[in-house]
Amino acid sequence: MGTPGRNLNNMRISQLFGKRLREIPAEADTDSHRLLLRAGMISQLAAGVYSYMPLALRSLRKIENIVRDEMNKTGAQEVLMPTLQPIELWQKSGRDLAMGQTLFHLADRKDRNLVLGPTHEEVVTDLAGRNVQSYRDLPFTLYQIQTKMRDEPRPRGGLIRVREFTMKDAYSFDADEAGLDVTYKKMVQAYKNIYRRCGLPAMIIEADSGAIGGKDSQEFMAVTDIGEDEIIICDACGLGANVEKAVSVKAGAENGPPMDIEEIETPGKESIDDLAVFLKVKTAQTLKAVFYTADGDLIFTVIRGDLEVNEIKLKKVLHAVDLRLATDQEVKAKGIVPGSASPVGMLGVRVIADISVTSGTNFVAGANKQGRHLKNVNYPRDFKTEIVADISKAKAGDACAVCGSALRTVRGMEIGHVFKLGTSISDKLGACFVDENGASHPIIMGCYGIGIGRLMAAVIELNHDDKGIIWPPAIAPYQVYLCPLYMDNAEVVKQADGLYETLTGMGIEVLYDDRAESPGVKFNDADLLGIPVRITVSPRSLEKGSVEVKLRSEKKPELVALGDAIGRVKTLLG
RNA sequence: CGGGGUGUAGCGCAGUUGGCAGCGCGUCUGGUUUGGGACCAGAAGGUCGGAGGUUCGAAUCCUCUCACCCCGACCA
Repeated sequence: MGTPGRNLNNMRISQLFGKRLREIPAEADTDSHRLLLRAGMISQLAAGVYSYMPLALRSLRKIENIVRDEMNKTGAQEVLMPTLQPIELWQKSGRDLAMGQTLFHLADRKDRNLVLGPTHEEVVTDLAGRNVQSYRDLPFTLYQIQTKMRDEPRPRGGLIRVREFTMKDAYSFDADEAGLDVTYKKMVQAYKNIYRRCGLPAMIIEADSGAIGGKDSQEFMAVTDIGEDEIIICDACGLGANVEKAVSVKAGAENGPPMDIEEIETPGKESIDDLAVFLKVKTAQTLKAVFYTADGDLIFTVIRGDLEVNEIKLKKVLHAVDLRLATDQEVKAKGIVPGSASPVGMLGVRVIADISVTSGTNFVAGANKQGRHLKNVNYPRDFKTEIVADISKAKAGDACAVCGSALRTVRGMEIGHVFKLGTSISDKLGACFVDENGASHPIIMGCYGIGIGRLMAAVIELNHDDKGIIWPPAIAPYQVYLCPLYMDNAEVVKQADGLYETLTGMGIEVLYDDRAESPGVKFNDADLLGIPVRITVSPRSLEKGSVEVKLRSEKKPELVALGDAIGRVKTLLG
């Protein structure tokens, strides 16, 4: 006899690689992380770098196959592109700078500089460019399911933010905007199908497209308190947007006739709160200065005292690659008095004002003199700006820009992102096609990503109880947890073995708890692993010619005659 | 990169004033058990993250360093 082979549809727990943990691993503090570790599904090698053990891999493969199926249905074609990419490609697109330290760099033996792909817009655009000449070659969509490498500043939450991860990324290539719109809609529908099939409620929101650029951009979010993103929601009109992008109407400032500007003493009042209390005005009646350094330039932003600068919006308005808060030294070097800075009379500095300065009058602002402020400052009478734009953060309680109802916020985890990329990359990489008239144009692109591992973590985050995971059947590692009690009872073993054979023969995936453990241990492991259906075979139920069948999501088992057990399981699994 | 924290057995942790390296869980052996993480007896398991220093003597004190976790920055 050689080594016993294995049916891919079944597994005996005694053979399964990966120990379940009774105690909660100390390093985990999100539910999905704790459960993935306790279930013996993942194992950490370094910060944000994990091995996926057999149970996890089975779920991941199922998710991948759902994704693959939905992609194929849209007509997209699967490819596989390299992880190892020449840096020149990134220099051409300009995104080596935009990605910054997130790019993993390495050199080969000939000292050529390479990066490990954090995403594949560059490679796929190069690939498309080599294979497209005419509008007749368009449109098409390519996708892959592949490993991405990103040197994240802070990996966290188990599989929620990691440095090496599997992503499905798709890229569409169209000849015109109308074509892109059609493709984009198909992708959005495919994404909805994917989340539904994975048993994960996903919310679609408006998003910023980030370093990648482009026009329309939407994110698919799983709503959970541990999410890294803040989502602004309008219950009245159904609008949802990432706070990075969200627009809102901020009431609160007075709107009386402009009065004469007046300089006043405000000794030691350097913060907006102190100033407002001292002058007995609302913070919404003050203007504050926030200083940034954008690609080396000092930027003076003016915004109502009660609002916060949205740095994503500011970055976009400025077309900046690198934006950070300015240091005190940088501010003082321009002759500005921190704590009493004023846009009034400000020269030689780029002044960017939030739109909020235009919707109120008679603000309190700095005098640019130590210990002094100005009353009744009005725009544009008293100060000039380079740009007036919406650069403030939306927050709960603001009015919806569409319907005026009050907005609220929830936290969400990004589980998918689609956007209309346009021609920003195809232009730079020279991926062009010739139209009917013989004119050359850059190909119009869209891109569409789903993190597979993060999706699995999100499913667990939203589908568990205090005992363990509750897998949606479509992505559960196995469908049935076969749980005989008292393995020293010959009849129990005989019936359980029989069920194991039969279920396996029918193509139902069975995890067989063949250990001589006590009932408590087995039930707890069954709950922890979260397999949808548990069949308990015991002397007690066999006496009645029955076994117990229980859904993981239900509290109570039902007694089912032995002969009906298989049928009942099939029904429960739909 | 800034702030906070943790590194001691596979996991969770204790270790006082510097004086024999500990506990619980798990593991192994034998026995008794068995419907929600059983019990008894016995056993194995440690470069105390690493390097250097102080000291008769360091898990403990000092210096440096590494790793991991959390908050922030950042995040296609």
